[in-house]
Amino acid sequence: MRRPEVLRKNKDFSAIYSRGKSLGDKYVVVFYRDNHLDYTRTAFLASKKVGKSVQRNRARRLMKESYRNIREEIQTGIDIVIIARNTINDASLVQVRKSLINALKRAKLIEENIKV
RNA sequence: CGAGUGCGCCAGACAGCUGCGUGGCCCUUUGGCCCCGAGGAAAGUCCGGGCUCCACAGAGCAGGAUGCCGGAUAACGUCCGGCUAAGGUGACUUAAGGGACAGUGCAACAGAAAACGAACCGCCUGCGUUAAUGCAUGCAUUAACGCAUGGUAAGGGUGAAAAGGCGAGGUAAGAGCUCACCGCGCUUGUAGCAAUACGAGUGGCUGUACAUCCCAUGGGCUGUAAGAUCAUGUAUACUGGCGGGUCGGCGGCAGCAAUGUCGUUCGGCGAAAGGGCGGCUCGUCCGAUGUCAGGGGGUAGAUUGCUUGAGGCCGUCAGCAAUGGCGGAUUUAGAUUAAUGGCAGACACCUGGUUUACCAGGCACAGAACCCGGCUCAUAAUCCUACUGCGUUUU
RNA sequence: CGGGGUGUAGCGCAGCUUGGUAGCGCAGCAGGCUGGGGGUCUGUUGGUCGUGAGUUCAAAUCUCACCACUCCGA
Repeated sequence: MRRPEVLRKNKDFSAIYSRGKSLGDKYVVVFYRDNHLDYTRTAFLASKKVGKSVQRNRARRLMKESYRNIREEIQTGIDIVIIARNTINDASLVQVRKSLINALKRAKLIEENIKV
């Protein structure tokens, strides 16, 4: 994942939160919005509700890995913010990836018949 | 062997596929290859220091910190050694452990009384009245009651604590009133660098200093979003508080003049308003297209700081030790919406099943953000070493 | 990185300065007034004072450490 593909400006985040759409699944919550660029930008967040920094780091890494597995299938030109829920603590990569795919399907950002 | 006490170590190792971050090389269009990539606590942010900006003639006050003694250290509230007190059979452990002869405050309830040394009951003395008894008929003894600017702290339910404790002498009854012993303070001799210990003398002593306070010691403040450099970018709009002194020069006006008054691209003095000195004051400095506060507008990118440092390791010497000297070899995280991951495998280790080879499960606490020295708290399992006036067994 | 504040009954808060008794309102429960409800009046139940140590005769209160929540500044 190259640098421009990471969301960093506070302005971008507040735009996504206030004017974007959102939906949640068992382990993750997804905020998304068209960015009118030819690439997709992402951010992975885990709040203090998830746990201490070890738990938060693991949650972020699982979400990143899940995203990396399926990024080829996702539409381009979208800003996506993926947030961990506190249920993620005992989850494995397979479970998190399934939850993320489920959420993105409902957001109509990926194909219905994706193969994992 | 068990039980326990102290001082420590470690925080599994192997290889595969696939990702991420810094750096290097190749190619420069995507990319490819190589090196390195969390901890003993990285945590809490409780202390100390480096570094850093701001401030600083100097002095005083307030507030906060520390608090037996000696040493170690860059420094510390840390560490080492010692002393004292308390606990433990013991190895050992624990302690903010100066001052209550500077002052103030507090000591609920109960109790007579809780601190300028007190007097409810009791005990004792004196005086008076009454009664009984004795007789030498107005005295003695005993008892009761009353009185005393009477004495007393032996005894009294209380209470955490009762005027230092306990015993003896003493006395009308009593009392550190006197004495022995013990505790405490002070003075002094000896030992020790000292805390302190032991001895002698002396005082006649409630507790609380983790209440205020006193004494001693050191102490400006800011924190890497500090700070530096280069880019980028705009408007001090608007509102409010306070203020524009004085002398001279020049000019205008009034006047016969002295002078008064108004003005100033002028000069000197001065320091009012307001502000700085980052707790405050004295004091000191800035201060006239003034100053302060509110508030508005506009960038928020890159580089640097940024990792070699009071570093850790081995040997040796000094020291009881903390630690220090000397010599040797050794040093590889530097992100910034923030890397250090994911998946499967096999081996150790532990637990259970079962039995000698497998199966199932587990493998802690926890994630760098300027860097060091500590402290505190969280940590599965294993191991090293020294010790115990402990238990069991064997000799 | 730095600096505060809060934690007390089911809920919202006093009490902490100056240490000895934990209290107020709402809610709950019981009863009265009413034919009943509502409303009101009376009575009453309920608290490891966030956790653990220390100082003290005695700690919600003082001191230290830890935990949780929350706010502010750069």
